[in-house]
Amino acid sequence: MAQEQAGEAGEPASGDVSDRVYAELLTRISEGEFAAGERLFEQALARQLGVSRTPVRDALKRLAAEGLVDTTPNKGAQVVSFTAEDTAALYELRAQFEPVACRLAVPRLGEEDLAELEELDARMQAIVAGGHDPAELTGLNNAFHAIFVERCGNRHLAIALQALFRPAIVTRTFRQYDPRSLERSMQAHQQLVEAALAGDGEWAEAVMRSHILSTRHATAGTTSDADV
Amino acid sequence: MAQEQAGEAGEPASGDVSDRVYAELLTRISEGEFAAGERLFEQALARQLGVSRTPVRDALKRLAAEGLVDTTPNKGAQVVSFTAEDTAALYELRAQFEPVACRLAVPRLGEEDLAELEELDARMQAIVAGGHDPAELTGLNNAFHAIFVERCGNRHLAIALQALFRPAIVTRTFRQYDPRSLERSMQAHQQLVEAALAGDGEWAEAVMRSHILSTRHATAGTTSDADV
DNA sequence: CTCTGTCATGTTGCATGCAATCTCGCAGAC
DNA sequence: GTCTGCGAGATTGCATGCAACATGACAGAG
Repeated sequence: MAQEQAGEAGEPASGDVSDRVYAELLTRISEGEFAAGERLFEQALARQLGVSRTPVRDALKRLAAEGLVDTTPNKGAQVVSFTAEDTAALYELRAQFEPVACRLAVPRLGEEDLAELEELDARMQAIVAGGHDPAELTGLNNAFHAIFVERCGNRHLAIALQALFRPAIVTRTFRQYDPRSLERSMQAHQQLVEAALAGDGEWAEAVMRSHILSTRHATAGTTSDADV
Repeated sequence: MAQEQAGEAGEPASGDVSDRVYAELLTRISEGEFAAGERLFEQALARQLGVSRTPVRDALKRLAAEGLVDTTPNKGAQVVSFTAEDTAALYELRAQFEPVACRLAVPRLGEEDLAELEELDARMQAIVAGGHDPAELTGLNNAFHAIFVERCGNRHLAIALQALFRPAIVTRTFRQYDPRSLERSMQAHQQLVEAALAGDGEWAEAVMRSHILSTRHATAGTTSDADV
């Protein structure tokens, strides 16, 4: 489904190489290849990716603006590290804001959006049914949630929300999948699809809220999250 | 409590020159020196500010990430332009989100924060009492609101909110000050200070919400806003 | 043994050169 | 007269060189 592959929502669309580097770093961070707190050196990354320092700098700044890395003036960037409270606060906020975007988005969803939602839902269920692959599951889940955010009809809300739930992906590394909460999440996704198909924004909003709160609860005891 | 002085909230803290350029561009945009839709050329700005293109590039990217300028791949940056609906939506969202930050922030405010709030309030009132200088008024107002956002205790909420209410400042160019709504805003600010001094987050939240909604209403008929 | 001052190293931040891309105007053909 | 193709100018994007700052080790004094 077309979907902007690297441009995301905030359209900080830079060049060609720069986008590639950004996407690569984003993937590595979200898949836990970089440990939390690990320093990211411009030159090392540049050599490793076969580009110069400039696009790496750009990508790191972009990640910093999105809250995925911390930067200190003359020291550079390091992957953000979350405390348990940080994660809890993040969920608290998502629970308040993302449902709003959801309600706004539902009436605006087109045919292809709905089709994509159904497909993503189906693929996630397939993964859960079989042996689950955490990395792929979160990717699909992010895409699923992203549809609502990106279609909310307000660029700035999209930017704001990306800033809120992008950082959450870095905490996913040590996640443990609890079968029960996973099942509950799948049901929530199904309900979201139904609500979307029905064009019922309020329903979708309510489902999304309980979905997020339920997930928050499931992760209350651990330092990891499970934002599926 | 350390206080970051120039790093703002999202701490995309870059270098020295880069920050200066960013601040300068932000000021010019918010004061309407750059028209909406106007293209911003790197080299021209660099010459004008007496620096090289690099820090200008960085600043523009930062502004793009915050939604203050639009960038297209090989064309550069231009100041965002808002339709009336965009502005309305922005207020709608602020009304939902900023009060939450306000509630979270109030219990966390220190002595110096309270003192600053009082001072900012006093200065704004002084300006309103005399002949008002729009530019300075909005600057103070932004600072006033920023205190709550920055002290909300969650970095990511701060980033998200900056994304929401930073863009609003660009629409201020043609604003017209309606004496009555201005007076109402001043009273709201006073109440916010009182609530903050009392440490009553819920009160502050309620005041902030009505403050924003009132402002939205005041700007409903125009294409400009009046976020004081 | 501990603490402090100095120095070497590494990294970021800024400046500049070069290539790729886009835009716009103009000439020529139909 | 209108449309198409070409070319010059301009602007961004990437690469690289240089200077400033921060960090860490080591030597020397107390």
